[in-house]
Amino acid sequence: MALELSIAVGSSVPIYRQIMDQVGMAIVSGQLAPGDPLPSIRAVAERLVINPNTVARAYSELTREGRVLSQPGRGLTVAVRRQTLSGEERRRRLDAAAEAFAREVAFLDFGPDEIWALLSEKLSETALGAKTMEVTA
Amino acid sequence: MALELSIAVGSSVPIYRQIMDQVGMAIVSGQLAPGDPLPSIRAVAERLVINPNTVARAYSELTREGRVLSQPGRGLTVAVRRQTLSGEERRRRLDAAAEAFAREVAFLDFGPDEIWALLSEKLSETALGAKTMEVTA
DNA sequence: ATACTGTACTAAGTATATTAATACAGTTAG
DNA sequence: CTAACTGTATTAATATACTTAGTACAGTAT
Repeated sequence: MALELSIAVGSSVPIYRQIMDQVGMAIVSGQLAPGDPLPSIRAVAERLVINPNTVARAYSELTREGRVLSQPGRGLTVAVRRQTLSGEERRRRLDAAAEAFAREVAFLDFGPDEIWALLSEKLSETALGAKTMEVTA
Repeated sequence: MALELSIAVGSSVPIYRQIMDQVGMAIVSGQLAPGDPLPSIRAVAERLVINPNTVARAYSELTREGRVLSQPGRGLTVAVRRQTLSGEERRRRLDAAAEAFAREVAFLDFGPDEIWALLSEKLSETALGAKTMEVTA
């Protein structure tokens, strides 16, 4: 399936990061499987009417994170899953993500039921999800 | 209780935002109750060895968000809780937060059990938390 | 050969974050 | 009243990040 990329022009989040996020989501959701090719830098740049350098930056970061594999002259492909982060670093990131989420949610004043329901939904959209969960508050 | 602020010098997240986050967390966690005074702009600036303008910016944003109340000449206090966001905006923010969390977690490759456990812990640290939850995967 | 790939580099423009130095008006304790 | 505190506003300078632009080079495929 072709990867459909888009950018939010008014957003404060950088374009290169929007691309990173969308490609990353396509990977964890299973829409892109290991070995699948990414659209070329110039193709994306032309389609989104942005500078090729911006796309190159997004791809470069994804390569640095080990999520995609770059082969000069051939293109980029989705990397085979391999955890490169240390256990401590993984734990630290999870902790930060959870805290950021908890803070936002507390500010928005949502009830536990809504939170769990939405999170279950979002997590099930990822490749690791699909496990049914029952939550009682 | 006195509010203890600190800043991470090497971080890419702006200082004014770090202050916003810490004050916000102190509010949602109940450490700061409605009516409680915030440390003065100049006091914080001197303590953290940063420019008063940076603190003023953080306080200004918090005021704009309606989370604190500013009284020129008197200082700032924690605002009485009042939801100023539209239902649609709240939903949009919750959705964005959940998606960001799900994506990060999927990338980090944690199991559902660890995720729920940590999230429960983080949420229980907020004022709205403290509800016991049972999760079965 | 030709047309694709990714990569590298310099330059410029724009926006944001931070510091700096003042200045002003409201509040409070002496 | 005065002095010492509050928050707010303004202008300037500096540093960094993001994006665009243009060009060039080397590897790959048909």
